[in-house]
Amino acid sequence: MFKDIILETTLNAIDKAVSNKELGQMESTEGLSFVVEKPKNPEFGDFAVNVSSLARNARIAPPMIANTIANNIDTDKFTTSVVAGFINFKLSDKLLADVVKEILEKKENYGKPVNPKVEKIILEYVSANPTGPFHIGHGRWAAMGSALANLLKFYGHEVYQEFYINDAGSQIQKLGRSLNIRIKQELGENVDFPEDEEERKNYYAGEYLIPVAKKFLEENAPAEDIQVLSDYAKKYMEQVQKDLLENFRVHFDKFYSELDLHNSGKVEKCFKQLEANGKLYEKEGAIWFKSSEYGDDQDRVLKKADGSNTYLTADIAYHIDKIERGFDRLINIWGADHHGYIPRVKASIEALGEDPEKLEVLLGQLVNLIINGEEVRMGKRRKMVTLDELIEEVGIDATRFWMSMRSIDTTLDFDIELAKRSTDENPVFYVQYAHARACSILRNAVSPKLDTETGKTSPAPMSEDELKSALENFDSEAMLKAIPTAKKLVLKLEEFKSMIDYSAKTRAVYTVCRYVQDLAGEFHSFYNSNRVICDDKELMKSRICLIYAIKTVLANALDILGVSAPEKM
RNA sequence: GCCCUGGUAGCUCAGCUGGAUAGAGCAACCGCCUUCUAAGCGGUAGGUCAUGCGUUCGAAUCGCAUCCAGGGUACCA
Repeated sequence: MFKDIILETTLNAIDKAVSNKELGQMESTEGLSFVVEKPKNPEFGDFAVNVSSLARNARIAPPMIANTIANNIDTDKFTTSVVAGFINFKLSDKLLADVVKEILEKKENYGKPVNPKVEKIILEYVSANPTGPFHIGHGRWAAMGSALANLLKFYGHEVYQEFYINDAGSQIQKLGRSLNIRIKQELGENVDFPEDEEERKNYYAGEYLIPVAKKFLEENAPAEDIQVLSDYAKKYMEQVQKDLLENFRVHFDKFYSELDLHNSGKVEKCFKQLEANGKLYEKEGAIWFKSSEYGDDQDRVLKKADGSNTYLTADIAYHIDKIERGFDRLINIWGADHHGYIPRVKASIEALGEDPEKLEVLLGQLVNLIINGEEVRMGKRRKMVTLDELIEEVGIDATRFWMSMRSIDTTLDFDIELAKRSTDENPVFYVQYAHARACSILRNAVSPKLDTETGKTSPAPMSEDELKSALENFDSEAMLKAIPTAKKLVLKLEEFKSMIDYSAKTRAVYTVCRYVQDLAGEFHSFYNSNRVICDDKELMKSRICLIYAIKTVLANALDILGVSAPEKM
């Protein structure tokens, strides 16, 4: 990466200056760190390093320090200049031309770090109850989670994607009772969900169980056994969820059933282990876990007074199981409403002798839907908008992009009208259009052109073979001619590498969205002031290489986001 | 009360490991299609970075306090 090269060069120069005793009282370069930034004013250069922080140790004024260091830089990769405490770096055209070359060589692998520090990661997200259709909030985790998985894999990590099915709690009985009512209604009985608000909470009154009831009656004789109905509805909803995820380009390696976890004896085993470690006690008929010993606000119940387990009990076993399966990093995406849960899960991991640092929880703020400019809060009495309705309305690409484009720390406003629009107000189309436009140029370069006025066809600007040869036998010398008007664009193409590095390390999918918009912008701008298909054949070939590089990087980035890169629009 | 997020342009948001004149998109206004996709480009205008105090040569960025918004604070999942 350019940033690394510059950093290394700077540190070497400082080393040299220190050993030459040119930096006053500075005696060592140990522990020094600098940030490579972009100068505010592009006239200054392409990158800059501020060395003012050395002033204190060296006891020399920042401009002097910068000059001394700059004088110790000896390379033809870039030219340097000094303004105040800043060393500005201007990259050579050769270095920039090499970026295009690298992209053409590495193609879909361009941007992968050379020696990444690889981890075996299990990424858990969505993990909804199988009691109903996904709502739009699940959509955010699905889009972000799958994009994060793609990103981490692209970086080089080994990523295992998992969906934890909460199929063991009391909510399953609730589902069965609700289906029972829907079935009776189908049979013409005059029954309905309780009017009383408190009692109604024991049911899922949503209409989505009506088709389930119909299907049940098609396949079975009428039944009232709640256990049978629960199982049926659960399986049905699980399938509905799985189908939707697949359609939404979200692929889990495993759907992990909580019920299986219980049946395997792992829950009981963890419980016993905690007991043996002296971390449990009885109070008011329930069994409590001393999570407050590990920083939690208070202790937590694991076994209720009625003898049943709480949700936490199974969750502890689940996380221990992840560690026992050999993953060295557990990443969970949880909604912000679960934040209080983190200390107790970490406490349990520690109490069982494992490293709680392995668990990394990404807390996501919730989603607000904007319909006709009005905020529609989810849940409560309002009509719940489901994820499949949203996808139906705005499409998979737009939904995925919009769900991923904001920092996970900020509440997402999903404006349906905007996301549906195919104009410049919509960033998805802006980016996809750039890709389609690049493809179009590559097509035109090898297509004969029909003049609509004269009716004559002129030969293609270049033959298929010439195109192939231009891409395969990269001409660095010729590229130097194309660089001056494409500088910003090439810098942006190079930035893909540092973007990947940063995004993967900070788990920030939204930076990929931002990057791809920036790159599209640079390309559109380039397109408007430079003709690719032109009379100067050498220049045309170089620009074709450039266009191919842009198309490649756009596609790589969109692929990570799980958004399609159309050849035509 | 306590815990977690956030508060930056009219709107939606970047920037937050402290550094040059605080950025982008949209909306507004003015321009650009006889040439590779105008779903595009160029330009103008728009700011007390919630507020106060502190740390620092230097604060949108770090610390403390206050205010505002959302979420959490179950022997529910």
